[in-house]
Amino acid sequence: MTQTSPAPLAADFFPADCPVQTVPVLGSRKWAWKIIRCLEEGPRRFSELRVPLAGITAKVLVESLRSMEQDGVVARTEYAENPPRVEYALTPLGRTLLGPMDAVCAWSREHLDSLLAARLEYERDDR
Amino acid sequence: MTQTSPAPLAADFFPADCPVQTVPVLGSRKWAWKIIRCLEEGPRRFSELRVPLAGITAKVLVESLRSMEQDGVVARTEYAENPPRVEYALTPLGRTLLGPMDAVCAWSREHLDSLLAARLEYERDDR
DNA sequence: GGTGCCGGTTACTTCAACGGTACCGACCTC
DNA sequence: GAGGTCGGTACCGTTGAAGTAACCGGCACC
Repeated sequence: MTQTSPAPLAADFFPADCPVQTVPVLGSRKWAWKIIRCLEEGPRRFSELRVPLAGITAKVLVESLRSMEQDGVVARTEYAENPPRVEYALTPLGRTLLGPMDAVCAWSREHLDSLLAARLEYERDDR
Repeated sequence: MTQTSPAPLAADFFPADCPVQTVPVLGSRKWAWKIIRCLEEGPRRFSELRVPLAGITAKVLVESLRSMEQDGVVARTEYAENPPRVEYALTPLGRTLLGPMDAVCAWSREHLDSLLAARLEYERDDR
């Protein structure tokens, strides 16, 4: 019962369905956030997406788009024209991601310097 | 110049120092968010953290804490007592992460169902 | 009929995070 | 001196995202 210690943490501190548990889409997919940004203004074609996503390979872009499609944040529309045209767009669900994304981006804009500085200092001190 | 297409995306759409570029800490570290939540109310000891983070091994917890320490979001304090005591706490920088984290958690709470439903539907349709 | 574009696919490799097990050093108690 | 607690480290294996490179079918243009 010291005043410095908060209440102890229980083993079930995180419920089984805790949202932070499965933070989906966002984590693990390196390109997902950028892709969402690229689709923010409207549908884009496959090769159109490759321009701003400099360095991405077709394979990784396809994989990322497929998994985002699977998660329901991106919709794929195929047009039987020629040359073949395929458009990717944000779904309504995908659009709801823009809010949290902005929050994280704002954080990053604001604090990235501190973070990088901390890394440098850590190297100096403890290496 | 069709009305369906937004302006084209330039190759330098993402500036080199784009915050989304290096979304640090948050991405890639599976346990980071949970650890931050555990430290929200105050400093915690190493073994105290292992309770709510059910299933984490000492090794992974150490790795995660080290990398978060390196990023300046967590501070490690060693007390020369016995048995040895080590406390981990959020730094002021670490605390600024709680805002964006809440935004993402709120999104997850609100839309996780839709996302999981989308996954099921994707399996049904395209498999 | 050869070339190129579009939107991919396939196979192979690399790499970092995660996971499992074992063990360690200091200090304590029995 | 045997065993326990605390906060780790060392070694090794697995997994999944990402990168590299080659190729493909359909159509248009020359």
